[in-house]
Amino acid sequence: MNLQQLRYVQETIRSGLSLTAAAERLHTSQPGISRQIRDLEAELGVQIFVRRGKRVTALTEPGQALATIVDRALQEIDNLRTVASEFHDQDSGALTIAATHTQARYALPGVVAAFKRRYPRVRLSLVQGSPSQIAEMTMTGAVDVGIATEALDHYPRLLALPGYTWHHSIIVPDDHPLATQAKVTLEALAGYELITYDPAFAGRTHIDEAFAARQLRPEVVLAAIDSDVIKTYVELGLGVGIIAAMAYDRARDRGLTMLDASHLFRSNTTRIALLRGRRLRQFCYDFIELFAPHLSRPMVDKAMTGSKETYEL
Amino acid sequence: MNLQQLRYVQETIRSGLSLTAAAERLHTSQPGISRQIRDLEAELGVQIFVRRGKRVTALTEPGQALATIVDRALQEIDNLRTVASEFHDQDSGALTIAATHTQARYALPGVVAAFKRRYPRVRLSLVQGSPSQIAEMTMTGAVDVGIATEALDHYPRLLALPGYTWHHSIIVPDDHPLATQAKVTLEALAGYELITYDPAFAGRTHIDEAFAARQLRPEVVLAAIDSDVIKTYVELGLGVGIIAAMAYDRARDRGLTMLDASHLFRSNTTRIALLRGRRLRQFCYDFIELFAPHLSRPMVDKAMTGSKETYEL
DNA sequence: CGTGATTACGTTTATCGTAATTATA
DNA sequence: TATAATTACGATAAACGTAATCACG
Repeated sequence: MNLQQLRYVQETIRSGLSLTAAAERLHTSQPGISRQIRDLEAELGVQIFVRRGKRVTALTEPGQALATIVDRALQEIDNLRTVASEFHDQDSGALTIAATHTQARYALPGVVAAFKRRYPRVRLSLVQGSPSQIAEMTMTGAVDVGIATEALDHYPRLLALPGYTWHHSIIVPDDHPLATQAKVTLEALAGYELITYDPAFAGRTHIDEAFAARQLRPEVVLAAIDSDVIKTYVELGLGVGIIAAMAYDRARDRGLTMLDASHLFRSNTTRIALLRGRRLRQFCYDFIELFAPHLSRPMVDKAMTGSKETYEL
Repeated sequence: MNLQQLRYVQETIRSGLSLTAAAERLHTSQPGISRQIRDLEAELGVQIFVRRGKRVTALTEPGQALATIVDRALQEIDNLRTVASEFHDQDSGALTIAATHTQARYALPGVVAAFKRRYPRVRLSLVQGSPSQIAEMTMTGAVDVGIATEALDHYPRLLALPGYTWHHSIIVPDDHPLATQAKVTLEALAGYELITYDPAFAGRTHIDEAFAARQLRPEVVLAAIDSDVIKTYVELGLGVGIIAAMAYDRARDRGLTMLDASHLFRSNTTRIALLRGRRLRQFCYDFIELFAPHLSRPMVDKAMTGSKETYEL
């Protein structure tokens, strides 16, 4: 048994049971993968994959049991490298964050700037995706930290820490009838055509819930992934916008008026997802703390080693 | 990085930082160990061992951090083998138990016999040792299960499950003055020369505590490791014996009278030690359940995955 | 027939053990 | 000076890639 064989098994599973795909992703030859996996199966005395003739079609029952252990073993190997580089050079390395558009555009710029000042030699990269893509990337270890408001707390293998809470706001053109209204009601809002987020993003679920609770069926004329698209079309008079409050900037968004909506929709919690059992570099803890000051290293470690339940404040 | 290198590091640490000793234990050459460890250090970019000239003298700080991860990684590798053999052949394999003399001689024979009937193809071996040796063997993975009354709950890396509780008894020659007494007191007992267990064994701590609580200082003329030695010398008239109740057998121990002492000394709990994170074969769970029927597989698994606190009934 | 896994085979690389060397207590 | 680790080196074996073969849809 060797580590290469375990990586081959892991990557074959991640590649949807295709040796060819695994070979490409690992920059090696397909016969090599085939050979090593068969050697491993021979050594362990069990079939890991179900083969129909020459096609790999499924994981066997032992294969499923072994797969989770393989993941854990390789995670510890990664941890060895992480800890070693922690000692080798405290302040250099790489940190990869996955976030939704809203977070990347409105919540993270300040954090990223502060982090760059503190750790100029850390290569920080930010990838954008849907909440489920972010969860996936965090689970495979492709990114160190995932940040999103939706979905992250649905994965038992992830630790989803609450980062901050925020409310929705309503935006309208300055000359819109709602702009002068003191307190907007759901009923009033439902009378307009709405522009807001795609159902998988940025607290859209809470918006739908609020309307549904009053048997209202407002017409959503545009479901966008990012707040900038919403603002653009609100400006064009296409409808009334509902966006995350932090996405509005009085100076930048001239011509648009923001109205409070915190009494209309449940508040949202943006979460920070970490892969359970994965060692983090010190600068990663610091990034998290910059983003959410209450999440100090001891707090994160405690949540990491604690039970599998979702962590709440 | 490869698994061999990790084993070399682990064994070098276990061998007291001696490459020579590690090489012998692993049946390989010393230069091989030296080379592989240096390769690993070069790859990780950190020194694992402190070298004074050509002597390995200590673990570096990163070395300490890495050592615990190495142990976990190798444990997962062992788990792969365990799970694989579980599927390969359900009812064959090996089970190694470490126990103290008292357990091996009086508590385990029935369990072992039942286990042999149930799993004739499992090679069952029993090694004897002191409680601390048993803990050590369980922690290194040399044995699957450790059984002892003392010490096992002092090691955070071990899970110490309560197996059964028992009391001490007093044994005297049939013609001894105590033999006809209804209820023995501590004070009466302290007047005699005593023969009992070595301080590290079989509930001796509770005996000492009971006397100390009443400011009594009985003279222990013989501290034995096993009950048979105690019985032998009690028979010879050397003193009054205090042994575990289950070590007395009316038929076998003719000439000796047993007196209840459950009111004198705190009861003892014999514990079953398991290495946290180590996968156990089904037959190992069955052995544990034969020994302590309340410890079913779900109970053991729950305690295993639960928090680090000592498990109590 | 095209795609994907296995088998065959030669090259390259890494690992291991013996022997020699060096440093320490 | 004896013990212990490192370096040097040759033999062995493992891993890899290319090419050919085989099975399935």
